[in-house]
Amino acid sequence: MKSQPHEVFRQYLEAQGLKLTKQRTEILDYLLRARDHATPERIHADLRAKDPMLGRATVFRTLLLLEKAGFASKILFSDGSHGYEHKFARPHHDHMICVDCREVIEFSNATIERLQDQISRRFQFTPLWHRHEIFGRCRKCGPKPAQGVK
Amino acid sequence: MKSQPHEVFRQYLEAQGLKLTKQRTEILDYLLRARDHATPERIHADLRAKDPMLGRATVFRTLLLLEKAGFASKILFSDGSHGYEHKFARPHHDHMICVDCREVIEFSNATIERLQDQISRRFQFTPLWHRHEIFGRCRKCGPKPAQGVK
DNA sequence: ATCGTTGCAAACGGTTTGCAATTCG
DNA sequence: CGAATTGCAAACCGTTTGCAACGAT
Repeated sequence: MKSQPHEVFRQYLEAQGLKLTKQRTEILDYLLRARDHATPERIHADLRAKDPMLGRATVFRTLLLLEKAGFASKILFSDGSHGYEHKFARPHHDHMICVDCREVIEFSNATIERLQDQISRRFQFTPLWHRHEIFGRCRKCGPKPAQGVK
Repeated sequence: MKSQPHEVFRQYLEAQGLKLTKQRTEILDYLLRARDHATPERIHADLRAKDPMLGRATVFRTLLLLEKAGFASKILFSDGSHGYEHKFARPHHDHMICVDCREVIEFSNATIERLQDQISRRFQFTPLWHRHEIFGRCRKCGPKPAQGVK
């Protein structure tokens, strides 16, 4: 019952007449493991540790491929930079993002999902996907701006 | 009981020892009127029609100022580009965005707002603001991808 | 008059592209 | 083998910065 991202990706590539390369596998793996800030630059830097020959362009080209294939999507971080996150995750997971330490807490709520569908229907809007992010401060950073630090 | 963006902005600038200039007013006005794709480039191009001397740098600097002041925030569009939206709007307004024609429908739902607070509390998370966007197809564009047109 | 602000053009930094060498199937 | 892919470096933007002229208080 587990979905197998690699297998799905391989099938997609085959169907498109594209090739499964070491680099594409490395980058997909990176996104699957990444829990945060997966910017093109960080992906490139981190993967170079194991594969020094990996080129920047390949990272960008692969991310674009994954995005077009629907396996990843671009996300905007609260600091204004952006990166990618894979879309093999379960149902819909939304984010609570700490503006101090940037911790990302995932949440999902069936009632909210249902209300979204109701609202969409009311406007005769056909929902395809959504993004729901709550920005604030996590337990550790407290309700008030960090003191002393920064 | 109406908030007056211009007045609030003026007071903010005064408090910071900054000046209210023609350019800053123009750019704030633009954001207040803009209903969509307010990218730096588009803002610059559109405002140049009335003020040919307006420089790119001024647009970027003012957007940064508005963002830091908390009057605007950067948003990521579904095509990957990004722009700004002002934050003077009433309570919270969220968006339904048509992936075909890019129409933006605003919605707000008290129950969803309340659930967000509940979820946040459960994680001892202090919410400051949120972004909730539903992507799909509007009434006009129908549930299926546009045919013929593109 | 004084300092912040502006427009310009050059500098930057992230992203894309052309191309010869390489690799997957 | 042949088509797709890669790495590199150059080309491309969108964004930032230094600076002299300008403008708001």
